[in-house]
Amino acid sequence: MKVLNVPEATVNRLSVYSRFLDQLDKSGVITVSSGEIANGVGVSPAQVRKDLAYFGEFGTRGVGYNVKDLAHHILKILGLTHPWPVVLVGAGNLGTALCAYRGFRNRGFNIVGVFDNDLLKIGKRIQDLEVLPVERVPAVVAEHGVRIGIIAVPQSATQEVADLLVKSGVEALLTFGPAVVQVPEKVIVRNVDLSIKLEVLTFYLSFRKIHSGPWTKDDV
Amino acid sequence: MKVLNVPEATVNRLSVYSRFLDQLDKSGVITVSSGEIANGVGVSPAQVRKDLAYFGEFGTRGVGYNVKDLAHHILKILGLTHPWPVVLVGAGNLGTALCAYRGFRNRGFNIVGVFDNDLLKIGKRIQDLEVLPVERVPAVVAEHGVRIGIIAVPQSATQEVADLLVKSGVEALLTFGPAVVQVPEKVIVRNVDLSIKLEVLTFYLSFRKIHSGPWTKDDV
DNA sequence: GACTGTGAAGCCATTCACAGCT
DNA sequence: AGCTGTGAATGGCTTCACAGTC
Repeated sequence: MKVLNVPEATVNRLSVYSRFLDQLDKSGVITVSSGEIANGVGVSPAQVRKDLAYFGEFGTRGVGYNVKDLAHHILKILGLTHPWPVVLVGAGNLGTALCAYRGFRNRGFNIVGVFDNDLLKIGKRIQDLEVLPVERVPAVVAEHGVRIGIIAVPQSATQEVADLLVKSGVEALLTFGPAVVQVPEKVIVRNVDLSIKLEVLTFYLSFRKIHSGPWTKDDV
Repeated sequence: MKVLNVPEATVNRLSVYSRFLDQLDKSGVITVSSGEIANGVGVSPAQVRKDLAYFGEFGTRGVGYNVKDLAHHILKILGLTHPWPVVLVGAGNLGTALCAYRGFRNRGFNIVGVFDNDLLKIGKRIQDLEVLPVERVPAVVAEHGVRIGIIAVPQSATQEVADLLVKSGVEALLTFGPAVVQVPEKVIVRNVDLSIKLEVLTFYLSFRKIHSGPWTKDDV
């Protein structure tokens, strides 16, 4: 899974830098320094330079980085110089929202199939797609050469859907919610858990209110 | 921001443990070991014990942890022993999905107000709530003693909404998308970025396909 | 025998500080 | 003078390994 000893945190930040650079480029900015990027995305300048240094030398000493060049280099690193067809399983509220999410299309992710097993949802149109029965997953994956699947189904169905996607040839999964899925080692899985971040907030808020000194065992 | 030198990664995992323990409890399991928790959520047993050790001693050597007890202790640590009223700004696709998301309610997050500035959305009903104009935010926040706000609006409006929430007395924000918001130091902000994780997937998929040896500068 | 709790060790990521280039 | 690129130092999280308890 590890590539080149690049910390995954670095990959995360590259995605953020990339979108920040897009903004700058649209605003007509030609050159940018690590400090300006750092400021714009909330990290340290050294962090920006170190992150980029994993992949090469993109800047000019004494000057900074050319915005267009750097943007392109990062897109290339992230594999985003060509569009990615993606399938989405789960046409509930979350699935529908994901389907409509501009942030995906902007970055080259094309949802080429939406699936559900609920007869009430099958046939419904979301954006310009018709919700198909999950049985059609293998065909659509094969037809479009899909390598990435997004799973937005109830926790109880997550594993089953993951199995189907993997069997269909999908190589990377994005899941939602707390479920942990079992997949072959070659399959890459990442998870987005909406509750975790909210609970981080309550953790800090609670502490702030209740505790003024250090936490002792008696507090818990 | 730092509390007790507890790594934020630990807080994240506690949220996951917590929901895993809920499951176990519902299945009637009485006792669980760090190894079983570790297995269930995909971390190491030592990690589980270390995470818990930040807050006290909850287990019995040679035996393990009482599921109900541990579940309750973790809820207390996370500040989830009482419900949290929450406001949600942005009634688009994502906002609507968040509003309907069971995972929030299950964990004690009650959305007590949904707001938008789009006249087409104001007045619409989502779940059992009417979408209100953003001007109503301060009143609702005050009325319910809301400390947490969720921002699900387009990037260009994020800062403005954050300002409004902070001015209304909200102390913690959850934002979506790549925007970085400026807030007073006392306000806690966390962000969920749906694109980042997808781009991590493309990063690994691209590398896998294109590179077999180490990455050299010429590749980028 | 089984499992927790924890100091110590190891590892990884971030920051520092400066040499090198423009 | 200004900014990048980078080895070295720092700091922090995770794993190890074992003493302690049941």
